Amino acid sequence: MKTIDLEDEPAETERRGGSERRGRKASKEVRRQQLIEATIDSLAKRGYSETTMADVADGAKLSRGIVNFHFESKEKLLVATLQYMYDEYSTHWRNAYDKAGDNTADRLKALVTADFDRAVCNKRKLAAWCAFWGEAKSRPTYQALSGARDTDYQNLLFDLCLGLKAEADYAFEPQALALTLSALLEGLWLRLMMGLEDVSRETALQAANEFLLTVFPRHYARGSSGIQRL
Amino acid sequence: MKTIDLEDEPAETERRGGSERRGRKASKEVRRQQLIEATIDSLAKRGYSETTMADVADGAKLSRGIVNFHFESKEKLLVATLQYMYDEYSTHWRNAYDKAGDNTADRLKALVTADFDRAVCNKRKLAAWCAFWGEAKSRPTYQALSGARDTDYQNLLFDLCLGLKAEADYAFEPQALALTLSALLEGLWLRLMMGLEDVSRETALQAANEFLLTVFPRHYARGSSGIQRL
DNA sequence: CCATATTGAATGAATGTTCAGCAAACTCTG
DNA sequence: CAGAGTTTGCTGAACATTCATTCAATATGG
Repeated sequence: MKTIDLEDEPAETERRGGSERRGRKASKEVRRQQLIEATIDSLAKRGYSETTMADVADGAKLSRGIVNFHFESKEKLLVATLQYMYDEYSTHWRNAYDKAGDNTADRLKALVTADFDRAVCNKRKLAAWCAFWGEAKSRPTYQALSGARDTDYQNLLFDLCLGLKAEADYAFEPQALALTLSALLEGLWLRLMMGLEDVSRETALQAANEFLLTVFPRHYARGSSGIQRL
Repeated sequence: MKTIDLEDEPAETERRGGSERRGRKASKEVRRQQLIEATIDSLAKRGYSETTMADVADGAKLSRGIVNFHFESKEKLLVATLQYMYDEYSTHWRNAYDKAGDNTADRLKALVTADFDRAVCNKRKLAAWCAFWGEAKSRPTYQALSGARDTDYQNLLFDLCLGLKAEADYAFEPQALALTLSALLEGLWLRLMMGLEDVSRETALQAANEFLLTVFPRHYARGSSGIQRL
């Protein structure tokens, strides 16, 4: 059995770069960011229940008391970490959408493609997401943030489905289809995270694209590499 | 905003019924089962990281030391709980499959329907599953069991997709479609678990059925109530 | 009474939080 | 520009709490 890819992004090493002071006395924001990254590392490596303040501090190569100095409690560190991932994911798909141009089919494809981009879809981040999912139901604070694909995203998917239906007169029910699509994306993430089977970012994206192709046959067609807009 | 259903199964109250002795000195197996149910309750109510031995014991209305007597450690209790849920889910879909008859389309529909049956798909169980998912990546012991839809299930889906393709000459790639289908089911579970939006067991099942209908138009058709085989 | 399931107080390990002190950078002053 | 003073980020040992585990004593059914 070969363990397949889904390679990590750089992570871990020297993230605090930029033009900021380093070593002792970095700026407040830089330290916070550094600790958030260390938290994601720990969540990915050890899971939620085994993520400790000591592990985060060690990961950031700082002292034990540091987290309570910059965040105030473990709880607040975790919320800040979740918020950070939420904002990052949100920004990511909005950018992809904005860059996609005016065509509805292109826009939908851009959203789907963005979901499997290395920047947001890698072992480390997926594992961290899943760690939060596992706690979300019992923690009101997490609930709003842990559904990365939030109301805005859901509404956008719905509008796009509606648009494509209007353009080519499909039979499907747009509301149900939007739900199906976002559930599929989340389900593929979950499988990537589990990382047992032979699913890679590429095969997941391919599966999602095949779905688009099947559901919107009048908008997409199989091309030499992946699907294309008609 | 109305909070929607996904009603719990009886749970919690008087599960230890049957013809077994109760009160002090129940049989070994009855106690174990009782503790496993209490564990699922706790996982669902408090999440993995806040599930304590004390909470489990209290939930089962037994003393603090009881878990270490019947299971040996917290770790082993959790593994036994996961194993129990795994077996239950596994048995459930195999039964549904066996009852479905010889027709391939019926069999696939039976599997999908089974996935949203109250017995396995309810707030309590879904929350417990998700609690384990969050820890699975960092715990080898959980990994094999926490993907409820295991290799057997995956292979069966693949065979069914292959069968339907052969019967009606569809264009899709069976391997990718089987992945898509199981990811969709898992993604719908995840959304049901999160329980924020207006998704109920019924709408989830409807979405999954719409998917079948779209992908296998030559096998299913929209009926007066849900989809039907052609 | 014997075997065994059950109890619950005691124990110790793990871990989040606090805080008095330290040291680096910045500022003021002569 | 040197040195004193001040601010502020940072440290790590001490503390308090939570929690899994142990086990001697107890209750129960046969």
